[in-house]
Amino acid sequence: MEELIKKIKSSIQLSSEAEQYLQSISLEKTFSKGSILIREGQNVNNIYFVTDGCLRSYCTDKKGKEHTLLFGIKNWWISDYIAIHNNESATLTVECLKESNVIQFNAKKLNGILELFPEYEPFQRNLLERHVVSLQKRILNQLQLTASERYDLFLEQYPDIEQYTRNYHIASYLGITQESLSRIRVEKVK
Amino acid sequence: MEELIKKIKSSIQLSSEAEQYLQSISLEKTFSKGSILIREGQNVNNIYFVTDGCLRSYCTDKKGKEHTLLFGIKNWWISDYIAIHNNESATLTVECLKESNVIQFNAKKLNGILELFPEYEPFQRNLLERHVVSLQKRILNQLQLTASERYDLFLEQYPDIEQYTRNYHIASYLGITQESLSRIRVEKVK
DNA sequence: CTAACTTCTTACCATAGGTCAATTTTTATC
DNA sequence: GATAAAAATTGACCTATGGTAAGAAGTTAG
Repeated sequence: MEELIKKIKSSIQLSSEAEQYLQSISLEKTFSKGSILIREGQNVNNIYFVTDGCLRSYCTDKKGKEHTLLFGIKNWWISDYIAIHNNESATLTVECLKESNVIQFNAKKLNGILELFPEYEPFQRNLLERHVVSLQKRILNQLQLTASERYDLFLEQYPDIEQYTRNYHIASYLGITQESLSRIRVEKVK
Repeated sequence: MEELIKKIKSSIQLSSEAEQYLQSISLEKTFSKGSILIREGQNVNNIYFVTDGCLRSYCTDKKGKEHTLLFGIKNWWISDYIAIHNNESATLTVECLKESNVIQFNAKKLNGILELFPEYEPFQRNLLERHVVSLQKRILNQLQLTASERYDLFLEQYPDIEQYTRNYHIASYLGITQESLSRIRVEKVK
């Protein structure tokens, strides 16, 4: 939690009252590999800040195939944003890929900080804006790059992630099958 | 502009001073079909609220192929968000597909409203959050749906857009060629 | 260490969608 | 309204990626 506070303070002025409030609505937790933090169909109350480890959020289609929306690694936030914003039950599952430390925040209370401590707003906004930018870039990449190029880019963006993920986690993020990813890997080695 | 103000007031309390400020940083404009509002490589200072018409933002890859990021129709905002957030020059082009009325805002000054009139913040945040949700959904759709299914969904989301767009605009949004879209259309008729 | 299970690789064939080029249709211009 | 220009369609062929299945390699639990 200290690290997160430090991170926040490096971009905005945070009063000790606001810091206090953040402490009061958060909870440090450790999840073991395979734990499900958010389950499809259930209510979503929390959002998680990853201090260590690796998680992913994914949806499951009618055929049971999984599609990864996001990998949550150190210093990322992860939750089912769609559910929270629309006040619906989860359409995503958030799963722990290796033992991870997270800070759990009640999503509503975290939003509440903006009324209580408006000073926090620029931090929150910057986070959202960065998220928009990364999603837009991902869409553009999906539109213009081949599977192999998207894989290269993925490795740049998540250099150390392969040790925590299964092949099919990455494939389902790139929008290809694990078999295709396996073939792409073979090609790279040559 | 009145319509936009009304829209804002329907979701938040807006003081007349804040309203005044919005007026002062905005400019109603009409663009004719084919106009370029933002050009790749140039500085991006403005963001546009569409009151009528149809625009699109797209990028161009090394082969000269265009990829549509967004269609801007009535009540949407359009700009090169990536450039604004990263303070870079435009990687996108924003083009007018039919004669359109927009309200042009200076992007920096529009952000400035948050410090001057914090009451505006929930409106801004809601906009950003909705944007995140729609981008996330688009990514998930791209991962799990066929081109034909994506086209169906597109028609649901933009029911009247086909009268303003060229076939290849839509194809480049869906991530397929115009020839493929043409074939998909033929299949639908059957 | 071994057995059981999971994941990865490989070979084969199938298919969605891409490419190119010719033709038709639509749209814009004078 | 005639002409030119742009866009859409179509057909033949091609390519990237998918599906299936079997075996190899890793991983996990006793």
